[in-house]
Amino acid sequence: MVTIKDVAREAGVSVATVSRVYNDSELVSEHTRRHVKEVGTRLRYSPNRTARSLTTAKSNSIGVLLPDIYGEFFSEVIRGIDESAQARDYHILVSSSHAATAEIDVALRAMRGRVDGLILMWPTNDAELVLPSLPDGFPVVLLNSANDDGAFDSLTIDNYSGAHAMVTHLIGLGHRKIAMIQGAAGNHDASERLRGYRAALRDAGLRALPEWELPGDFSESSGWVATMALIERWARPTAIFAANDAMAIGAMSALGEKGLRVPDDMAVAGFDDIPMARYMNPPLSSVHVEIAALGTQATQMLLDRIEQKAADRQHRTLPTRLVIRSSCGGSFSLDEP
Amino acid sequence: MVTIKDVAREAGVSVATVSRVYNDSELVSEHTRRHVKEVGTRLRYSPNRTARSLTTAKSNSIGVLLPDIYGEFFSEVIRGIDESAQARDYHILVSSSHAATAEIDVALRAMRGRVDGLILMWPTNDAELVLPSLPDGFPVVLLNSANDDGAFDSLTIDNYSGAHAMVTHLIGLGHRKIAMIQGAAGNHDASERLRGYRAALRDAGLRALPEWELPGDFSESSGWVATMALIERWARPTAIFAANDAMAIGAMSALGEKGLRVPDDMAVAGFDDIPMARYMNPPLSSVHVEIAALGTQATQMLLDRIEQKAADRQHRTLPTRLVIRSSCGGSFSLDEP
DNA sequence: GCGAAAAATGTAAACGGTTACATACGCTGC
DNA sequence: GCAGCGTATGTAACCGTTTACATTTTTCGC
Repeated sequence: MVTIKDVAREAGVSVATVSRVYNDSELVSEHTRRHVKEVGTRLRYSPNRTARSLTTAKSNSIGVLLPDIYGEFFSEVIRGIDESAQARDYHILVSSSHAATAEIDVALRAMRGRVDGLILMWPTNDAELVLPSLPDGFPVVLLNSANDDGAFDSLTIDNYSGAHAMVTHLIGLGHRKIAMIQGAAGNHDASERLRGYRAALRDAGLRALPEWELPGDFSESSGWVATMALIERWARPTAIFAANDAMAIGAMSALGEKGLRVPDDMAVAGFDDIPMARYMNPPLSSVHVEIAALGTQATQMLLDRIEQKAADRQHRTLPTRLVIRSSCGGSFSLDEP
Repeated sequence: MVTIKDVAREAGVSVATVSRVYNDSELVSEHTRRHVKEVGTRLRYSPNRTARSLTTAKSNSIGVLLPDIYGEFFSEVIRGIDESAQARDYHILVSSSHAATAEIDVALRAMRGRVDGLILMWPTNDAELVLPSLPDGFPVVLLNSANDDGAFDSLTIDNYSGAHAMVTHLIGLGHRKIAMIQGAAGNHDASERLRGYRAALRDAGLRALPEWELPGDFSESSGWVATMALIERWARPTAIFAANDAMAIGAMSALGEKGLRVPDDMAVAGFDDIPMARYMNPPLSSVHVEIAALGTQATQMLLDRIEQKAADRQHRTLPTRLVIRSSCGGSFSLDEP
């Protein structure tokens, strides 16, 4: 491995000069700069980032801790993070923790001294439990997490309004019996979406029935299972609102297997609007979320804090937008936003 | 930031002893070990990984360079990588390069001294162009890449056989006019799958017609576009084989829009068998690939090489398996493997 | 109770950079 | 010709660890 010393010796200058050249300092003459660069490339020198990090106390990388890396949603989020991190010359250290509090602590320690900040997606409601193990004032952005005491910067989706709007849309189409397939238990997004669903029913003068709130966990299979259970019943709903698209797709699959047509026999709507939603058969109505923006904005917030550009705690909420396709019928209803 | 010196001072021992405690060296008495640990946790000490890396010349992390982070496929690969990296106490530094040779070089340099090895997914055919800029003998595993001279460890999917088997299956169902939607131009997987398609036709005594090899780029939309173009023609095929599932889904969507039924009016098959494939309507036949295994195996190979356990260059090929669902009709044909 | 071997601990030199401070080297102006 | 200054370069301390080697302490056989 060729080091700064090798370059210095070969170029006949001191290590300080070489360092200056590679840090674009103005304190070095044009002549020397060119010479050093030339020697550097000839020797295939590239500064060791680890050593640099040690003295500058900056790693130029950020940690990304996700509950699980799975499906289109996460891949879009990471994509957004990577994109804006790269633009500001940061790297991302990705780790998924399988949702165990002990595991996240291990991951956190392992990142110690290797990252300048952390994007933490911790959708269950016990985030505060683990975060105290961080050094005071360590830059953290909470993504899609419950953040009751507001101790960290945070970014969330406007789950409540999105769910409310979609259910209201279904009601506007004439549906009175609307079931919901819930997201994972204890998940913040899931509970907010459920809250929006209930509120929309109430606001329309309808009653939210516990037996129409089916358990799910955001996976296709849980949507399938919930739907199968639902259509066995004596009193079927006329519409299903799934807490995410994957479950909605699972639901449509189950309906198809049972010979029920969407949207004629049953309307279906999802949440997230993953890229694939519009290619479903029929195309899936969904609550659109700028998933990649979730990543880019979280990164912006984090880097702003790392670089001291941010003053106060920030709590941002990403708006949603209804995307009505044919899976819920009546695409030309007037009450969409 | 509390350092090893603080702990040493507070515990009344030397830094060497503290270091030994935190490295599980046997050279320290049980009594001292407990005492140091106790002081360490009280002070919330955690060794600085950067400093450690500098002396040991090991970062315990691997770089993952992907052409683009997009869709379920990549998310599964990363998931596999992360899983087995974590199991062996490594971290992953992820970076996507938007397929420009200049960019990959930047990314490579930025990882210099920060990673112990590299998993490189570089499906276009110019991998060799950029790799020379790596230090000699640097551990690299090429994933799904053309690797003509075998200069690196590599892992690929058995694209050729998979495509061959699927097309042969379609022929076995009676199809004689089978179109293919190709993957991205210059992509290694894409060209291998095309090769398998052509060979299967030839082996069955059919002719491969250039006008039935449609351009695509692995995206849903390109599948949609290709299919729309296809069904405008006077002579329609009876089956479409898409080079990946995303395009197959796009194709089914286009067929649905035009009122054509799958598989009755047109059989459709894909490649990759992403988790969502079985939830399509109708469920999508596909060539199953253990996508996560691609990640885990690549990681194993890389770590084995990093830790010197591997001797010779390895070139592995991951087998595929047909998964016949209803999108191509006749699910009980006898000629599946 | 002694000496040697074994075990535990300490000292200090790396690792590869950055950077405050010191120094050398022109210049300019008088 | 020299004080004074700005610019370019060098010297060496430092970042937080690890680890070879030196030193101290303990153990144990006799």
